[in-house]
Amino acid sequence: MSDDVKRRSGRHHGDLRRVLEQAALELVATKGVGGFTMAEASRRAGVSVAAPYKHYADRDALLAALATRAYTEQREQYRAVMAGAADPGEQLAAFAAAYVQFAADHPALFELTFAAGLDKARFPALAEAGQALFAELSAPARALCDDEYHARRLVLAIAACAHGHAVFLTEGVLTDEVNPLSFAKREAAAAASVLIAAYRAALA
Amino acid sequence: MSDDVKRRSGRHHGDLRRVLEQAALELVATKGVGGFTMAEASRRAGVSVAAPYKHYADRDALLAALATRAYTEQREQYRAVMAGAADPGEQLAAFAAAYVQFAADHPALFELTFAAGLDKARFPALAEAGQALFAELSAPARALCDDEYHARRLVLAIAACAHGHAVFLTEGVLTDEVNPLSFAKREAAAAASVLIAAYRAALA
DNA sequence: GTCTATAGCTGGATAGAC
DNA sequence: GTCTATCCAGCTATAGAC
Repeated sequence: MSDDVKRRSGRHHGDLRRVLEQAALELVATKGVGGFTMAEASRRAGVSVAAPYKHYADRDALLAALATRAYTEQREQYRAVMAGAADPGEQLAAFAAAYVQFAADHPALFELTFAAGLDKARFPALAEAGQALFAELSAPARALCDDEYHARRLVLAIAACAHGHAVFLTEGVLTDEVNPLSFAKREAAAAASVLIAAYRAALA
Repeated sequence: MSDDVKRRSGRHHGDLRRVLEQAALELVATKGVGGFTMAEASRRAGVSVAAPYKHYADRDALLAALATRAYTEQREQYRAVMAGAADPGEQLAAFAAAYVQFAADHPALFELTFAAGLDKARFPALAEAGQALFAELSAPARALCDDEYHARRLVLAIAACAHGHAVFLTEGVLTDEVNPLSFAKREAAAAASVLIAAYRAALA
């Protein structure tokens, strides 16, 4: 055996986090958060069941790391799509569509953000990432509403509609549609536009 | 020991289903669907772990029975509140508020309807109850839209918004509000009204 | 219809070797 | 940093007594 093939034990030096989180995501995507186990994720990553505990204190710590990533990746996505929109109203409509798209592209990350039952007090980074995401959306909303309170209401309304459509999409409620994804995106964006127009009219 | 106290074994003759389902609901309400186990539900119901299997084939069968009840109870609720509304538009707005109220009143039943991961092909009664619920909402929507397709779109849009607000409420996103429940109900109903007006304008 | 008892399995987490 | 081995806990479902 040539020495370019080192010993079989001691794999994944340094990148076990990455490999393990990828395996965990695929596991959550197929079996849901409830179906996720450290043991199964370890098997899929090709390491022993003990290895992950050198990188994560426990099961929840691994899930929290993934959920935090879910928030930061969404933030980047929404920042990008909003940068390409002409005005604050179109930015929020683009966000709504992108929210649905994210749920379709990354069902595991999407589920982790609201169904993992994680204790935000225990994982401050998770809470911070969530707040940073919300703050990203507040900028265009404030441009439309002036005062803070109505901006918050508008963001919540648009996000609620987008979330509902995303859940309907991932739960199979829309399977009757010819293209469930594009239907959900279109409806979420349309709802956002309608809500924005109504809020502007109410404030005028 | 007087004979009005019969032997301790053999309790719950005939009503174990009811007692067990109540215990299961409280368990789901506190620990979520993933935290539900037959063993814990049995303990809370005061019976052995074997007793439930005389009434339910397995764990999923019990959850499916609860989820089916969740659909039928929601159907009754919405039918009742819609009966008190003046026109189809107000009926759907009342539904949106009632949807949020149901999530607040029965968090376990609410969670079961979309997070239990039940196989609808295995539990036909569950699928039927869900369709009956949707049909209940289609009546007012058809009165507003004439054609079937737009009625379906409208119901989905209103339900999506209501669902989003309900999830935000139950997940603690609205804890900053003075009264999260009334806020969510008001916003869900307002979104419904706005969506209805927009659909009517688009069809005119 | 419920019990006791149990088989069989799976998972979380740790100890100690390398 | 990863492994092997292990402990302990908990759950699902069944068998057979009453």
